Amino acid sequence: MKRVIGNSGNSVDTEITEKKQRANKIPAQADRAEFVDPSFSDAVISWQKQHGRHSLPWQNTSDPYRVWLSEIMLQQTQVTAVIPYYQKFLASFPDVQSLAQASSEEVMSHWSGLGYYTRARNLHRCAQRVVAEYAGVFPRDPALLQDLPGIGRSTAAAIAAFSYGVRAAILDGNVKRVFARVFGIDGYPGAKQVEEPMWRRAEALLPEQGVESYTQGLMDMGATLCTRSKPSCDACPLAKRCVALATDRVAQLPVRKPKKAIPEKQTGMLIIVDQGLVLLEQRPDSGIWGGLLSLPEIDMTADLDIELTRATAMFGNLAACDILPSFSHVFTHFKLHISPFQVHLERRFAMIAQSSHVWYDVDKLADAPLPAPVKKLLLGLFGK
DNA sequence: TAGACGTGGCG
DNA sequence: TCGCCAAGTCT
Repeated sequence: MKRVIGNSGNSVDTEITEKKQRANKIPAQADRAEFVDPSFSDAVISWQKQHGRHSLPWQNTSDPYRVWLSEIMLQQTQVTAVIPYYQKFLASFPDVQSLAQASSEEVMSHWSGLGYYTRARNLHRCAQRVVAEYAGVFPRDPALLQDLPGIGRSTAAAIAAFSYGVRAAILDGNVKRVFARVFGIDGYPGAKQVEEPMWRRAEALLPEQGVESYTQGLMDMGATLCTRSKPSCDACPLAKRCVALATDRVAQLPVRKPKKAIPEKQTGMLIIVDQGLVLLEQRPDSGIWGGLLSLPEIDMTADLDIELTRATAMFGNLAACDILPSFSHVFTHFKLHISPFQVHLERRFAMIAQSSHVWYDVDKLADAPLPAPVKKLLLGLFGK
């Protein structure tokens, strides 16, 4: 058991450690032998040196802080979306200490618009643990990295490989796509029975030398060559050995996630402004837009007058209400119909009884920790 | 162990 | 306009 220093370690984190380590048992050498093939990594490495990406903002450094920050931002997120966030983040928080010391509102503001906000809260917690438990130096052991919040098996391997040259295997969307095609793997890679053998391949195919180039090469091939649609098989160094290409199944692999209809939800959002201040509400850490500020909401299935009165009772006397055009926002797993109301208070009460609400300067909304559609709505009304 | 969890871009 | 996609983790 790792020794925990400081007060941020607790039994919850210990449980996470054990659960994470049980989840990815290192397979016995015999299990992997069938997949060993040094010519695979040779091809990837030489392609990477000649044709891979070498000037992304987080490349050409082995600073674990920068590697870690980029890897977290890149989870389920495209490079072009990450670049401006990465640069702004680094300018404000140049090292793990400055990030650990920042307020959660500062961190959430910098993440606002990037999505998957649990990543931002875990990033903050992770920085605090690295400072408290590792004197500000990220560990090099993937198992220890994986114990940190927001770092799973693949991200731990990427950080260890890029920062310290540790021979550890990643298995992200790029690698899954390349593997599914090159080895002709049927089945949805998110399924346990498909993913587990892929991990064994990933471990077995690791080169003895040059994990950095190999790992980056695999990602670059997935991102620039072996794309989901219209892959550049002509330029692929693995084309000769690609099962999908040989059997004309490139477009069919990897097998897509079985899709099902997503539910639709309704909400009403209240825009309550007084003397250049707009009323915002702190959202709970769990659930959609967790940890962000947002507009107060009302139940659209209930009586509008009653809902408006109830929602504003604490803040002033309801005078009038303008109905603004409604719009919808689509998430991965549901569609949200948003009906905005601009509410006018006759008299605003001086105090706020609950700390979950805050009157926010409308001129500072651009830097506020808001969900993307809410920020867009408010900037459309108040932005210059 | 599936499901929850965002957003912007592209065809 | 709309469905689908893009460097996963947590529960």
